[in-house]
Amino acid sequence: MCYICFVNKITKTKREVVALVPKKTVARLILYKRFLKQLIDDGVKNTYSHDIATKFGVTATQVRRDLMCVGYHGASRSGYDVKKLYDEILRFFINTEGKDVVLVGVGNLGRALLSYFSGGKSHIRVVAAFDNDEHKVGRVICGCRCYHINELKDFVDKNKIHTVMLCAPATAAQDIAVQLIKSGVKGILNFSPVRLNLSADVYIEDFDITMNLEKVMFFAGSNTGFEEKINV
Amino acid sequence: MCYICFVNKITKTKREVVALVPKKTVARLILYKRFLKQLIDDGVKNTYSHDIATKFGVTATQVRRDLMCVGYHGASRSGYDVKKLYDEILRFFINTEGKDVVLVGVGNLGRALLSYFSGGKSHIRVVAAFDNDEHKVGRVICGCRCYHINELKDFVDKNKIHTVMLCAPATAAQDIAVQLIKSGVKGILNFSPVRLNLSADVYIEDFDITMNLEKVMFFAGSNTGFEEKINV
DNA sequence: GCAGAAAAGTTATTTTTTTCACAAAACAAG
DNA sequence: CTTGTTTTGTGAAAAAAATAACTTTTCTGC
Repeated sequence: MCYICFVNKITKTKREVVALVPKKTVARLILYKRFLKQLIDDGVKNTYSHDIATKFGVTATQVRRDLMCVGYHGASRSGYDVKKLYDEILRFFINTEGKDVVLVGVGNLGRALLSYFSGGKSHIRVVAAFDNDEHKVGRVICGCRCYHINELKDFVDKNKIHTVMLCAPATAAQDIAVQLIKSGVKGILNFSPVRLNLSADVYIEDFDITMNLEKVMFFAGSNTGFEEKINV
Repeated sequence: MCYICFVNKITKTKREVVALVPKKTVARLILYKRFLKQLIDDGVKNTYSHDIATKFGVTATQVRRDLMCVGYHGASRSGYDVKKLYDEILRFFINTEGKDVVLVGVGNLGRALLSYFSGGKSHIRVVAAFDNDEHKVGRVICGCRCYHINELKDFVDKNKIHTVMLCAPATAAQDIAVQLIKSGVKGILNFSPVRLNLSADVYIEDFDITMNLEKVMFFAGSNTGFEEKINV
């Protein structure tokens, strides 16, 4: 039972329910899920909102707020049953779990990502890589076969792929992204430092290393040498 | 002249001014800066808030609000002088520009990042890498020399490094982060999938690949097959 | 059984961020 | 010179997100 639907006494599409969940809540729920998985592996049976909160540097209220969105109800005083809460979060992420992704652009960064996901540490599988360089096509890199980008549409159709990690160079990213969308891709994790201009029904998450590094540099700098008085 | 100080008729420390600028504005300003640099290279003299807005998928008002924080004033009707605006944004990021960073953890991801920054495409220089693996110490990887992590403190002191890209494995990340802080580091771009528990005066940006990929998978999934009615 | 404590769930409030709406400026055309 | 258009700058409103405050439940110890 989802509190949002409950209080509004409504039947909604999943899409509508998802739209009511704050984006940042989704991000935190993914982290909570990871933590709960670890607790299960460690044999921990119960946990509390303030446990989770401490782990991620947020408030306990925030955690409870977030958990309201997935529908599992803990018990007063004894907190959350780790296994049940985990299962309920999985249910919330039902469209995510077990799904595969592909990588496009097998440069240095692409290869590092293939390696990162090949270790079996993550539950996400990168099932294919695509590039337009004939030298890479046909090779198996970190356990992942590399195909020509022209084969993408077939592969996406056949394997019901929704999500792509895009590691193409900046100059090619937009064109490739258009091709991805034509192939039926619905979500892109964009590692290239350009904004992709695409139709609104595709979800794009920009993962801009340089921008984020500069952001850290800015705030790191503001921790030092920013004490002088100014009247800008 | 910064409008925040102006309207409040106050003299503040730079730190206080920075605190008044929304974090998201800082992120966008970095993107605007990049765009303006490109405009300069392309020989474009003037630009407008809606140009920048279209480029990044935000509203023109948002852009103007963001630019208020850096203090440069455009001209009604003729927009912004690209060069002057760029310079003013640089001035805002004065503590960031020209500063160097180091990388800690020379695994696959670390190497890919060294390669990424070695091409000279970015204006940020990664001037050293650190690892505790004796096999890596002393080697030069993508033009970047690798030192033992014990040499970090000296290097940071000598070269006035504030910012680190941390690519250590999850199990080691927290311990290494503590060591970084002891060495005087003020900002960490954290690629490892664990939250670092550190004192509040250090800026940490989590760059969690798996989490972000899952987020994309979730929203990509919500674009398909989420039309069924539910009453959760 | 009862008082007190600890925890979840939820409403209300506050804070932060974004958008709206419009004044002022500047240019263009007649 | 005047009128209309375009664009910036910004106060006010709205929306989104986070936090605080309060209620209820459940357990513990007496």
